Amino acid sequence: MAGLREVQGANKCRVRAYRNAARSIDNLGRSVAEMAERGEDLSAIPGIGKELARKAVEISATGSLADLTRLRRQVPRAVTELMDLPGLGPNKARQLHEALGVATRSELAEAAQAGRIRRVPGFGPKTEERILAELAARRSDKGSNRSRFRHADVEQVVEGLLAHVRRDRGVVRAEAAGSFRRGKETVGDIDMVAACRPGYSVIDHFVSFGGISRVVSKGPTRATVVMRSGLQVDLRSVDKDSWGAALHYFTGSRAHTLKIRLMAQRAGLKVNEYGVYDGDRKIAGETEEDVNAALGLPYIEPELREDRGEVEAGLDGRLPELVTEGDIRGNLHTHTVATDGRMTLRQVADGAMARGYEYIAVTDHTQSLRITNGQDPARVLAQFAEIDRLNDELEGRLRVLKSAEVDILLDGSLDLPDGVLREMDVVVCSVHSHFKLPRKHQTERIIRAISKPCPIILGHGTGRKINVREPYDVDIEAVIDAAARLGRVLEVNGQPERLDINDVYAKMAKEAGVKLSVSTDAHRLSEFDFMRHGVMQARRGWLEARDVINTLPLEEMLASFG
DNA sequence: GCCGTTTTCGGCCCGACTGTTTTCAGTCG
Repeated sequence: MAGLREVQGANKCRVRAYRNAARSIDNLGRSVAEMAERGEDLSAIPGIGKELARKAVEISATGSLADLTRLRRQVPRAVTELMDLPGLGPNKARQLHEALGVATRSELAEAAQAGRIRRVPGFGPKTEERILAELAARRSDKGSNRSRFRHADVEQVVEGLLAHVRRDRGVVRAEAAGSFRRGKETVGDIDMVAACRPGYSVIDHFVSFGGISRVVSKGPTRATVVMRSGLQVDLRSVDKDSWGAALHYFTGSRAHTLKIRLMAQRAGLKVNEYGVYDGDRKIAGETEEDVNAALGLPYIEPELREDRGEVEAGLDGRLPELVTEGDIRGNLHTHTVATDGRMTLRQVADGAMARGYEYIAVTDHTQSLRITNGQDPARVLAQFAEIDRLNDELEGRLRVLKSAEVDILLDGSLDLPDGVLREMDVVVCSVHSHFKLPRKHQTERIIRAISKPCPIILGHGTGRKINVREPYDVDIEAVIDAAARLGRVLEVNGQPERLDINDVYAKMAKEAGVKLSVSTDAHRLSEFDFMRHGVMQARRGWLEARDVINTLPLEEMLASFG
């Protein structure tokens, strides 16, 4: 709607309202269709008012939008296709369409090859070349949906880039900002900020980095490059007395920044990436704490900056004290060589002790999950005997907990007999099959499973794998309600491709009074490091140490089930 | 079309870079 209205020359603020609303819904982490179905008031979503709430309900109910259909008839398809090309916005797309009469992308390509674009007023040879290059790239790129990158997959690149930037002697500090710094599970690009000695710019040094395949734009204070992997990286270089303001601005999220700027504006102040200004006088900018303080706000952790209530909480002094990796006393989801893990029991224990944990749960798969060599009751009990011997050897330095990742069967029963379940300290139970069940059935199945009177942790509650597999169709909010009622625990799984349940559901669970565990689902020793990713997701879900059972000493942890 | 610590009207973040122009519009983040 925004694009089409823009082409038609609609009021810019109205266009922006659509964009803001779309972004807000994108960042919501919940299904608006579901909310509509539950009869929730959609205008409670930031950026959604009465009219857009009505439109959202219409889309949810009918699968289409009458206004959109009408607009599409009014605006030639070619114009919107042209707008998808980087560098072409609504105005240029419209000009091209009107001047050359091109109706499709291939006609545009023909026009470009014939040199007709450069003769359109306002266009030139460079624009023509760029259009050709972009069209060619689209053709060769076909089928590869340019998905976002998983956070863990770009960490090394970010470290390399930062090390390169910091090597420049004019650089005082440099950090990644953007969604990477906010700990989002995926990132679309990498934003970085460098603080330099006064008057110095690191941009030339930055673009000399080895892994760069293309410099998209480059000025004295910022550059955009594309790495060979296709990852785009933006660097912003500022004087060190603007470090805080620049880091704040480029960390975003855009919705968070926008909210703060509007707030400042109402207070008669101006915020930009150089600082906070009272008229011409700069009143803050060197640190993020200064910037926020100038606006009457405490420091807000990057993971919270999504305009999900953190600004209001900051104003009211209600910001959560987020859980840290240092708070974690144990890991409640690991696998050994008994099933599909690569660690022996002893190695699991050693890994846990190396990380200073007080306890660790061994949660191998159960019999129904054949592909992992899942354990039948006899093997489970044999493993428990082995755990008893190991605990004796460890003499209290670590407690290895008896557990399993018990399969939730099709009907919601658990994959081990009650007698075996009773031997366990905690029971992780998870869905590994029948992903395609109808929503109602899937939801009832999971709720039945966690209703079993055991100390149950629901493992990876939605089954999604980022960029690989969609979540199964489950009413996770109903599961959260059930967990709250039953005193069951939901897991935040730290596997970088799972991170399941996600930040939004974790926050929802917390607000419903549900406790969570943050665990690694480690199959090998190095995967103990996944705790970092799990904690990051938990922090994005506003979780504090007291919300996470594995920050508790052993006995208290065991007592935290309903 | 949204929104409110100047609240139901009258505003709407702010700056960098590019390509084209010869002082700036368009695009992007």
